Amino acid sequence: MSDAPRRVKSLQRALDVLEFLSEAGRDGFTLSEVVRSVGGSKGNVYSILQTWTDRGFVRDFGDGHGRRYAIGPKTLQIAEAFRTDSSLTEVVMPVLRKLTEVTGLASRLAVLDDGFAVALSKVDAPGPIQFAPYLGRREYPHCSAVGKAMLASLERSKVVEIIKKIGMPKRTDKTMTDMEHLLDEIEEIKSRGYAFDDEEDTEGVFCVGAPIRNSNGSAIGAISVSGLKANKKIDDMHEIGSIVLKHASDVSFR
Amino acid sequence: MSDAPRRVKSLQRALDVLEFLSEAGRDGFTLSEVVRSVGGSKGNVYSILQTWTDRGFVRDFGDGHGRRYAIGPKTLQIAEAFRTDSSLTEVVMPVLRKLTEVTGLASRLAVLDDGFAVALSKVDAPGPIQFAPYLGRREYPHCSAVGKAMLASLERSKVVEIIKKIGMPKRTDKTMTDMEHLLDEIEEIKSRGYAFDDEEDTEGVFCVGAPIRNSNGSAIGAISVSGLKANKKIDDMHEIGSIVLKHASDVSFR
DNA sequence: TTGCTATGTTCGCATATTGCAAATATTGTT
DNA sequence: AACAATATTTGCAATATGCGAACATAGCAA
Repeated sequence: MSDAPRRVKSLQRALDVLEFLSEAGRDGFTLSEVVRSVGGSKGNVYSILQTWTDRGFVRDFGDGHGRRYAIGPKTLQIAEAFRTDSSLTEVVMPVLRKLTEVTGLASRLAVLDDGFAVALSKVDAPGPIQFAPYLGRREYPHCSAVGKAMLASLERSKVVEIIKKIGMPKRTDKTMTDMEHLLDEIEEIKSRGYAFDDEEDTEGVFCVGAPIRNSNGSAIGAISVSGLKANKKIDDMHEIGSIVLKHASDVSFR
Repeated sequence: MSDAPRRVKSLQRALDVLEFLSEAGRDGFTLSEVVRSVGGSKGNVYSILQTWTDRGFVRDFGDGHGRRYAIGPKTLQIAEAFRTDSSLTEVVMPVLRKLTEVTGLASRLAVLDDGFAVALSKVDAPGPIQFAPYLGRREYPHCSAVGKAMLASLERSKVVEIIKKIGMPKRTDKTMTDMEHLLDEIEEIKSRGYAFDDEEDTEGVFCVGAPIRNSNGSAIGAISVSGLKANKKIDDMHEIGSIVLKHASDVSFR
């Protein structure tokens, strides 16, 4: 047990705490709750929380007995550095808004990170039904429209490499779990220009995505719209597909 | 030196690294650059970076010699927990968009955090000129419209307490640095309903903000618009003020 | 090529820092 | 008023840490 690469254990533990806090609702967790879930001694977790709080990554409300801890504003500041360093966001936001306006569907922007699709921004659909397209969360590319759209702009060998590395977990009955199947569909996407997610990630939800390309023609991200499958037919989805594709092309020239 | 509260030193150091990375441009920093700025030994910083990277808070590109590190997507995921736990954002975003549409100015939503104003979301103004209203960053309340709007809904004693604690730094020639002066203006804001920042934070930039209240009548946040002072007169600003106030009131009933 | 200098990576080791556990303080409840 | 939960503080043993030096690798110049 001495050949594993060296990591900072206290940081790992501190991150366990932070990540746990990020699952809290609007009023956070109490010290004891954190201890129960994350483990470790009270004193230990206590000083971790204090350190996070000092730096603004965690905020606390209440005093003494019953004090609660939740994610703090500093995290947002750091995250902005991630968002804006991919200056895609700035360019794409207006297009997302337009896309949502035209289609009435929720739209979002994603990039490929280490083989996973990661959403950078979103525009919610009007109306009461709203998805929670978790920004920043890693999503499997084989069952998401943005993911497939981006895979479709890579070399076949690169796709195989990625999928082999991260796997193809089954999310719904319709999720593809077979490499050949995926590669076939990617060929279709290549010629068609846009990708579907037909209830492959979440039952009842479909997405249609298209890649955003830089001047070299390689995909630097993808945009998509999402909605309830309900009464959507294949024809409808193709129609939406061409709209998404058009908007994606608009962005690609900047 | 034994009476200082206990903190986790490795975490503090790791945060130094992360915060430094957040200042990087789109192509990050190299290990050596981090070491030069943050200090510590190469080996030390190296394992910190590895640990951050394992967890997705930092991403790296390139291999071996010349490898670069930048903020990673996981930060965005955590930050979303902060944003959405104040479910204000969801409710306010449409209003911000409308506000920007009507006024042609950039708009944003902020909350009070530990006495400071913190922006949660923004809508950029159309056109080329865009502010960088850093989300998540702490801003002094005495020189910002959102800040003053929120202060104006607190007890006088609470205001004094906050300002005493965090101070009133001078940011421009027009920044108020005097408590009495601030308290006077807050009285005005109370009766008027909206607050100005007339080049008090940044020269050439004005803001107009109004508080968002919950059903108890206490402010849980504030919205504002920002623009270039240029040829704006006081009358113009009052006109904008009433627009902002109206939109803020719209939100307050939810 | 061959050095030279800049990186990134690994590792042994002394010791400062850590996390545990137990003690203390604080709050709310029966 | 006694109790039962919390939150804090602190002593202490041991471990994880950060340093420094060694190693590896890449680029560059001569």
